Amino acid sequence: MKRNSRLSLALHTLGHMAGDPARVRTSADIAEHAGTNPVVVRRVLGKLREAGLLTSEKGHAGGLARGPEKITLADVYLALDESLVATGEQEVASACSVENILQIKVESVLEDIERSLVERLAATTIAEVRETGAVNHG
Amino acid sequence: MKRNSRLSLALHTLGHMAGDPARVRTSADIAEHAGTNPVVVRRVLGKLREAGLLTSEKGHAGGLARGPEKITLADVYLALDESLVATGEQEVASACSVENILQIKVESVLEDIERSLVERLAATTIAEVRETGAVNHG
DNA sequence: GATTGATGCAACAGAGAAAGTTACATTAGC
DNA sequence: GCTAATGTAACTTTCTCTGTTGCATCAATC
Repeated sequence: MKRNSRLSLALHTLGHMAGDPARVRTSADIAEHAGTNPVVVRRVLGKLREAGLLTSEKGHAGGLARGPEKITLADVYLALDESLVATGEQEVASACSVENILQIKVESVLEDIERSLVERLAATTIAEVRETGAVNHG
Repeated sequence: MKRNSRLSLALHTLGHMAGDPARVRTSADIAEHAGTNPVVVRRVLGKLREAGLLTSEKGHAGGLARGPEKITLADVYLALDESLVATGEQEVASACSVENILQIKVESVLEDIERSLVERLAATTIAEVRETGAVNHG
């Protein structure tokens, strides 16, 4: 697993759950399919559950809290506390006021981009991930 | 410096150059203002120069290859070889075909998002970064 | 109610990437 | 030629995230 593995893994996992809700999947099953560790899967699932997207129970595997067409990629993204564009830093590093203004403006622009990204993510649901036909293999 | 420092630092540097083209700025100057190392600045500048955005020369400091209103954030983003959303992995990890299709679809969706992000970045120029009035301080 | 199996969580080790640093050859300006 | 800045190549440090182990908790089954 490399960069952005959490988001990819989360979508992978949710796609599985959306495709076969009845089938009880353990974190070990998902981990094996995703080529990673059960604990890593549970960490991601923990974030999703914390955000109210999943209803996993301690004793056994849980499921989606709502239909896959009601869960957007933005929900997942925000649940994972991702911030791919904006840095989140607002600290003043320089004594030069011109420098500060420039720094603040750069941050401001990046935050705008971040918001646009979330809006774009909100336009796609888990259900669409499973149905998207843009498969360019071969 | 933390995450996304390259993009932030690049915009920071370009913003400086756009604001005062006549003033020769050394990488040491920029590094001091940005709170980082001259070599780190030169690494970022090297990428930008490689992409044709800058015309830095060995002996002394260079400048913007074109006007700041003609350089978009997408130019900078692509110059830095950033790929914030898409993972770039197309490898087949599982023997299960259903698994493969899901994996490919997830990647496909993430690449769509990545393209949307670049489009959004292309809508903003360096000149706008300096002029954006959305400064929400204090 | 005991057993089994999966979860949630914490702690630690390992890998990987990026920043930071040093060093040096190259080149423009004086 | 001298000075100063660049471009680049190592190397070290730092940090984040994955991978791993261990264990208490809780549900399902008998």
